[in-house]
Amino acid sequence: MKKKEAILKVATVLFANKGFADTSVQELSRLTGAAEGTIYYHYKSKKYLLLVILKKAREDIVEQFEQFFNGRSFDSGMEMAEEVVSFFLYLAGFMEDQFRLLHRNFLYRFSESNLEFRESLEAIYNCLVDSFEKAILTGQADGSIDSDINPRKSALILFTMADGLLRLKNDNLYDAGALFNELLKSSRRMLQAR
Amino acid sequence: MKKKEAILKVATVLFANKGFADTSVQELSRLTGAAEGTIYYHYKSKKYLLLVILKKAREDIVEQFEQFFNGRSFDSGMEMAEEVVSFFLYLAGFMEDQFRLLHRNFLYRFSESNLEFRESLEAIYNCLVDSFEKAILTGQADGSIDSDINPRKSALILFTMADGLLRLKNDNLYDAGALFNELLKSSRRMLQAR
DNA sequence: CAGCTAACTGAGCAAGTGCTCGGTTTTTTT
DNA sequence: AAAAAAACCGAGCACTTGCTCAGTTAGCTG
Repeated sequence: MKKKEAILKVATVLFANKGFADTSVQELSRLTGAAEGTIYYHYKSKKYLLLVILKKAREDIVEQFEQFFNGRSFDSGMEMAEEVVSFFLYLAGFMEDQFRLLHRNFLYRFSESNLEFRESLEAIYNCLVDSFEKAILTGQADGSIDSDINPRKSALILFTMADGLLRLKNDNLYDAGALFNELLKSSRRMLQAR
Repeated sequence: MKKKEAILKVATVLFANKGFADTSVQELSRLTGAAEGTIYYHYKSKKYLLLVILKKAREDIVEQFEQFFNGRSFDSGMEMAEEVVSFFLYLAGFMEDQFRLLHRNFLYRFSESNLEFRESLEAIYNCLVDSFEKAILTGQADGSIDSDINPRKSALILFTMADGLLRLKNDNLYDAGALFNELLKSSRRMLQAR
């Protein structure tokens, strides 16, 4: 079972950082020490290997967020929202390759014609946006977040703000760390009850 | 000069929608009616063709924003900020393929080793973020936007919000139109003087 | 008209691709 | 120890790729 895991790990890194088309099975073989035949013994095709990786990412991300909500309590919905933003960014560093993979275009092209890709992607996005929404709803209930905003839509916008930061960093356009405080501040201003 | 243009146009669509590696020169030849040799007569390599496309996108986008600022006047910086957001999203629809191209990962990989790619990309991002920043600075001068926020950093966040909306749409994850009003509302809340 | 250049052609090449398959090694079961 | 099953191997196949080049066509100038 050693090589099967190694293939999955190395493929995650390569797909996330080099892309799908630009990663050859030959290279995968070289870097894992497993023969090409071995790769196809464990994973019926290159695309299926990607699918397994995506499903693993889904499991891991969902699990991490479950643990986050179970192991922490919050003074207010607003604080919860800030913590969710922070945790999202922390997780993106902790599971760097898996999050970077989610930014690759080929996933969305595959998901147009393949239901399993689509489902896994949607599950991940729902998990993320749901987390932001949960915080907003909590805040609206306790009065720390403006009741006049739409929870789902604002959650989506909050998500794109945090995810956009990641992209700036991953694309080498801007150092995300320098924007972290400004992001929290903006989120607060955006949600604040008044 | 007819084929040279056709090649550029079709390649823009294909690179933007199928990706670089997944677009073959053979396909480009078929769709343009130009022989493969002709493509290489006008553009020395596939990668160079992409570079020409990127430079064209840069010119077009910069020009469009110049026209926008020259042809319009604003009652306040806050209104200007809202108009910039709107114009950005309008332009992304008007120049759909060129904007979609900017979301493709391969550009950022190329820009790591190729200065010309890097420069063009930076010029485009600077143009976009500068536009947001200009509005914020105007608003801080006339009192419609809070003077307590950092103009450049807030411009970056504003940009990621708008750009994130585009991505949700392009990746078929969410209908951007449904979020447009919420985006404007969030921007206002974020910038508002109080 | 000839002469010249720019635009265009497509067969062909070397290199690389995802994947198969007959066979060997390792591990597990009896 | 023998048998069965699981893991692993890598040469080889059919196919695609970006790109070249010797040659043809079209457009312009004198």
